[in-house]
Amino acid sequence: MVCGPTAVGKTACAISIAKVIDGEIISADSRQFYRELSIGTAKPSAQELATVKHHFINTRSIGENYTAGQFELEGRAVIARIAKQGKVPIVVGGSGLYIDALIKGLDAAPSDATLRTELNSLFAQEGLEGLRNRLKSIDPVKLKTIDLANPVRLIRAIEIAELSKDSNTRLTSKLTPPFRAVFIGLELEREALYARINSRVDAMCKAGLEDEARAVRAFREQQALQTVGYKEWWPYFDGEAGLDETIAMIKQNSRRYAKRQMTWLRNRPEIRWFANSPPEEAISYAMSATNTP
RNA sequence: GGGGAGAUACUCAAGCGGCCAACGAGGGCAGACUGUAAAUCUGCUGACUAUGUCUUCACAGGUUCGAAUCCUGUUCUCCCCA
Repeated sequence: MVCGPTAVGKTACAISIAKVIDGEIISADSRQFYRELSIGTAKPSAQELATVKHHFINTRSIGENYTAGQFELEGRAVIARIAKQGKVPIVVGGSGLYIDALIKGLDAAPSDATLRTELNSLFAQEGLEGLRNRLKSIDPVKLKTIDLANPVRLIRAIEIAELSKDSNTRLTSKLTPPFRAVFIGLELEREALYARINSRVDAMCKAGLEDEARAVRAFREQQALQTVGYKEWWPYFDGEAGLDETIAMIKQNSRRYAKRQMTWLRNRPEIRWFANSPPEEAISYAMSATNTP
């Protein structure tokens, strides 16, 4: 398992590891699933994809919604298959929830698109208050533990409560993983990481990010396009922002994203951290630790 | 050369005699996060030997019990007329 903030060099590191220990890569990246998003999500290049077998890249279209729960199930199936072949599954990604879902497992909790649409409009009409009242009426206990200012959390809590009425508020326990994971974290000094992010955004623009974004602009309301590197273009396409401003915004949001990723990963005792520069250390750690995948 | 407007914390920007270390926004930092997660949400943001103390609102004086707020001078910026 290789994790770390955007632009630290996870892709390259994972590929070097995969080559040495004969592995296949499982991408745990909530945006690289989408075929239409390549430049802006810093997907591995065609050559990289050809070098080592990758899973969960380009497996979805932006019109589809994909969830961490689906990823957990499908990902575990793939892990099992790779292991059966005697190879080492290497999970690489920056989406904390997806990594946790895959490796630690999520509780089996229901969700329902229709209900969610309904709750979204409830929020639009009655705001947080409306959501709180609804949750209060069905699961007052949960109300006490949840972030009452966060509409997303409230909606999900209501969803779970209403859909699992019969089973009370107790959820079925999580699927314990049938494997042991070795966590490799890549880190870089803040200043250096930010510099990398900035120059990578410039490179993306040079590679045609604007056109890629333009091609999917019709889907801007989709969840898949609530994505750094794309959503910043909309005002520009609408004539409400300049190009420089747009690019600066992408850099800024990328840095913030990296910060949130670091917050998620920080203080996780299972992660062994490495400076990204020479991957040798990480590789040998991976080798020594990978007896049972 | 003459007339006018203004200088506030990293940035923008309120304040116009005590309730001001100073509204708000941006930026930054820290954090939360079990199916929207590159999303969503929260806190902090002058300094410190921190339930208090100290140094700030261009600079220097002055008025006042008390000044970012009033007066005088200086420097700088912007606008208008020559």
